[in-house]
Amino acid sequence: MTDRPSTPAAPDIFAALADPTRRAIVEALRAGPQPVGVLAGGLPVSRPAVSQHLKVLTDAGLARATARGNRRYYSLAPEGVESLRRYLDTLWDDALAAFARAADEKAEAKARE
Amino acid sequence: MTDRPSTPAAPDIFAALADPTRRAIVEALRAGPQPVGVLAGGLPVSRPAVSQHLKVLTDAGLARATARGNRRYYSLAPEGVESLRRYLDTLWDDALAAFARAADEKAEAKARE
DNA sequence: AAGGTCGGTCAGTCACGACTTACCGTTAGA
DNA sequence: TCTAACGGTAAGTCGTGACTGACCGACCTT
Repeated sequence: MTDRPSTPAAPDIFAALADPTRRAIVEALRAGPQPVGVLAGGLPVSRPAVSQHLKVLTDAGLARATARGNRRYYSLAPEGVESLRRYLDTLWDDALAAFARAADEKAEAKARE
Repeated sequence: MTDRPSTPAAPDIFAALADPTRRAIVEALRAGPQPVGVLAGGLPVSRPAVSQHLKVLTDAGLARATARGNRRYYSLAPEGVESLRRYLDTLWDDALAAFARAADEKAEAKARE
């Protein structure tokens, strides 16, 4: 089990999505799988740059490529998005708990005066 | 003027969480509100660095500060985490849809041969 | 085969951001 | 009031990563 090649982990995904160009690529991929040339055509950067970004996204587990003939179609990888969502869920719970605790202490302090 | 304190937008949040030190700060804040000095004490960087990181997190809508006496207690801002989660939800939906569409096309192509 | 397209990689440049030390205003105790 | 602690800002250094053009192999044409 869990024979993941590299175990992307949420932190790497944040770094992957930090770059505006990479987010633009992700946005473009939301429409469906696309080859590198088409992606580069819709972006203000060169094709090699897109290729490098796609490598980062793939390593982070956010994208995957399927070769068909001459081209490689890249698509979003739901697993990557999901692992990020899981991380945010726990963060969310802790944030709410800390928030409630702070509110309680404030109410207590106010009641004391 | 339209100073927009409540328009962090998900993109900025990704950039904010891309830095390891900033993620460590967020992790520390999960335990509850803490002053700058305490945060810096638990990190391998100087206090000014922490101060700068806290500014980035605050601008991104992920943290907020409440001054009490001499110190400023920083805490996680649930709204920031929530806006990020909303963004991921739509991304998730699109990823699944594109995935299903790709699977359909593949099945069709296989059926054609 | 031969020419054309697609796309990954290499080498090099350049800007940005993550640090540091030094400094300053503010608040709490003596 | 004077002094010490807290913490935000300024100025400067340095490493990292985003980009480009050049090169190369792989595959689909005719």
